[in-house]
Amino acid sequence: MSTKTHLPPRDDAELAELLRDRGLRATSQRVVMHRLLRDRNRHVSAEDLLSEASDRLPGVSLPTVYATLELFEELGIVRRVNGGGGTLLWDTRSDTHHHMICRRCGRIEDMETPLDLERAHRSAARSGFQPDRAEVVVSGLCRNCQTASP
Amino acid sequence: MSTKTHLPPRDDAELAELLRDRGLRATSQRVVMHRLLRDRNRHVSAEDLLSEASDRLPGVSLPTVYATLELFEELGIVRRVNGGGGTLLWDTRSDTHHHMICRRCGRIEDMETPLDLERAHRSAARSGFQPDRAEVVVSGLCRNCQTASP
DNA sequence: CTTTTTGCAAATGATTTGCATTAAC
DNA sequence: GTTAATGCAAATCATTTGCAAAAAG
Repeated sequence: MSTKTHLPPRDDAELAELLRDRGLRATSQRVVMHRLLRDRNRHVSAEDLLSEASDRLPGVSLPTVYATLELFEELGIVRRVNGGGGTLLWDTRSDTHHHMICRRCGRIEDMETPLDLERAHRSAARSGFQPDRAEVVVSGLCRNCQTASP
Repeated sequence: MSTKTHLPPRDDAELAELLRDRGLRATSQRVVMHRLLRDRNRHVSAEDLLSEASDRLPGVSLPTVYATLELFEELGIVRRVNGGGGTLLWDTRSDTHHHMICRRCGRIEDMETPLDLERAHRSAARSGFQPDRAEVVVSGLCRNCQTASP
C-alpha cells in the first residue's frame, strides 16, 4: 500500500517507503540526514549538514550531502532558499512562509505572519506564467545589525 | 552644489557629481557601464555587462565589472537579485517591483502589478527587524517551460 | 547477483584578491 | 605629482562530475 500523499515523511519508515516507491534505496546517509533535517526546523547549508551528519556517519562526503539535499527537494522534504549573496541554503519547512534577510550580515529569519498573495498569483497567471508558490522577502537590518555601523 | 538626493543619476554629469561627492573618480569604465545599465531596463549578470561593455571599452576586465556593480549598488543604481540556483544578477530598476522565477530554466521576469505589503513590513518591524523593502517572488513555470517536460 | 549509491579526487564556474601599471584629477 | 582604479594572473569558494569500490535489495 503506497501512500500517494505529497506530505513530507514523518519518520524513517515513511521515508523508506517514499524512496522505495521510486525505486530508490534507503541508505544510512539518507536516513540520518532526514532525521537531522526533521529535528532542526531551520535553514541549513550543505556544509552545516555535512558537519552534523559526520558525527553519526564518519566519512560522509560533501557530494553525497549535495545529492541528498537535491533528492530531498524533489521529495518535498526541503526547499531551496537563496541565502543573501548567492549562497545556497535549504529550508526544512515545506509550508509556505516568508523571509526577512539582513542586508548587512545576510542572516535569514522566518516570518510567521500569513499574507494574502492571491493577487500575485493571479497576476503571474495572467502573464502566462504557471505559479507554484509566492513568497515575500523583506530586506533590511536585523536586530543585531541595527546597533552596529551601517 | 551637491545634490543630496538618493535618486539614481540620470546622466553622465550626475554620475560624475555623485562620484566626486564621495571622492571617487569618473572613469570611462564607470561612465560606459552606467550608460549601458541606464539604457537596459533588465536583469544583467556580470558576464552580460562585460560583453556589452567590451564593445566600447576593449580590454575591460571582469574584476572591474564586479567592482563597478558593487559600487553602483551602494550608489543605488542597481540592485542585487538572486538568480535561480545561486547565481548573482543585477537589476537596473530601483523602484519596488516583484519577480517570477521559473523553477525549471531559472529565468527571472518582472511582475508589474503593485502589491500591498504593508502587513509584511509591519510584521517584520514587530519582530525587531528594521524593514527596508519587501518584494514578492513567485516560483513556477514560465511559458516556455510549461510545454517542455517537467 | 544486479543496480544504485557512495567516497574520493579532480573539474568546473563564479567571484575575489594581490599587485604592478595606468589614468583621474 | 598623488592617489584611486584598472587589468592581469592567480587564488578562493561552493558546487558538480567521473569513476571504481561498497552497499542495498
